[in-house]
Amino acid sequence: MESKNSLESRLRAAGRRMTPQRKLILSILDQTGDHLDAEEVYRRAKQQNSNLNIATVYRTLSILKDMELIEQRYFARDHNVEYYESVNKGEHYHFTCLGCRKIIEVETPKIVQVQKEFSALTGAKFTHACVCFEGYCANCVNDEENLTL
Amino acid sequence: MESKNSLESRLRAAGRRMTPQRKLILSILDQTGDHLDAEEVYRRAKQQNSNLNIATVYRTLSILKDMELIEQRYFARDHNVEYYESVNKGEHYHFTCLGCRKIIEVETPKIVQVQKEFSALTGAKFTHACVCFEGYCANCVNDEENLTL
DNA sequence: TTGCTATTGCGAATCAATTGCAATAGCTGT
DNA sequence: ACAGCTATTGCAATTGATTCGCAATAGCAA
Repeated sequence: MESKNSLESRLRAAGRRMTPQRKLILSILDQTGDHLDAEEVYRRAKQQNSNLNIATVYRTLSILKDMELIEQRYFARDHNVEYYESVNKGEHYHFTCLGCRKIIEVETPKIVQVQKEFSALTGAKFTHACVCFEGYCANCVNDEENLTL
Repeated sequence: MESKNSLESRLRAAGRRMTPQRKLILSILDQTGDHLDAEEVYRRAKQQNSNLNIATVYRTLSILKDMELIEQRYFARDHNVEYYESVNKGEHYHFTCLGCRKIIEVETPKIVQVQKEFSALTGAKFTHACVCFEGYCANCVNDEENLTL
């Protein structure tokens, strides 16, 4: 967890300024364990600063992503919305339940192994992997089987 | 490779009709080894039938996806465009080079292993995995290192 | 050939995300 | 504390991929 001061100085080092809007958005991202999209961040932030504009949220998320403080994620197959989560979690991937929309985190070294093997084989260098799994969680499997009968 | 007749009958079985537009779009998807998005399918098809509309391309791609004749894919980190490829290839994943935009296919059993392990552990059932890798291919690694210096 | 209805072309609508711009407000140096 | 530079904001308009409504058209089964 970053202290506010070090975060502020990181912003400054990047020639940026600490504004109330950014403080607010940062605090929301810091407090939540969820994966939020821009709309949801906006909705929560707006309750505390009714003047906030959604463009500011998008711009702030983009900056935080550039600074590698948050990670952009996609969930579900037809992923057309970007979600964000704090980076200070270990390497992990996501499973989205199509029944209850719950997101379960998947931890495995195998994805990184794939990258290493492929690099060794081809000489390529990885910068990013987007992995999203989809299906039905244990609770929803039965419901889904009933549906498809 | 499906024969045209069996494809036509599969369409009919689904209560659909074979139209010149669909024939055209199917032939383009059949001939190419590339991964095409709707715009590119449209561009290529339009050369042969200048009356074709892009909405028809989107609708046809959607039908083919529902019939599981083609697979929807995303490439690159900020994937906001859907690409399609024929399904009659083995299980594989994609690496996109950020330098030359080349797409390299990655074959590995490890992704499926991750799914199996997670299923065994949690009881979840997978329906789909979206995996896209990104980085620099062997040819572009050096250029990229020069850029970031 | 007829009739039913799936399909098409067209334009308008969506929806998440981005951008241009003038007004505002951090921050640095004095 | 102040002044000045410029990063940032709010707002409205725009983008870009994709979808949708609808009237006209055209497959296809009888």
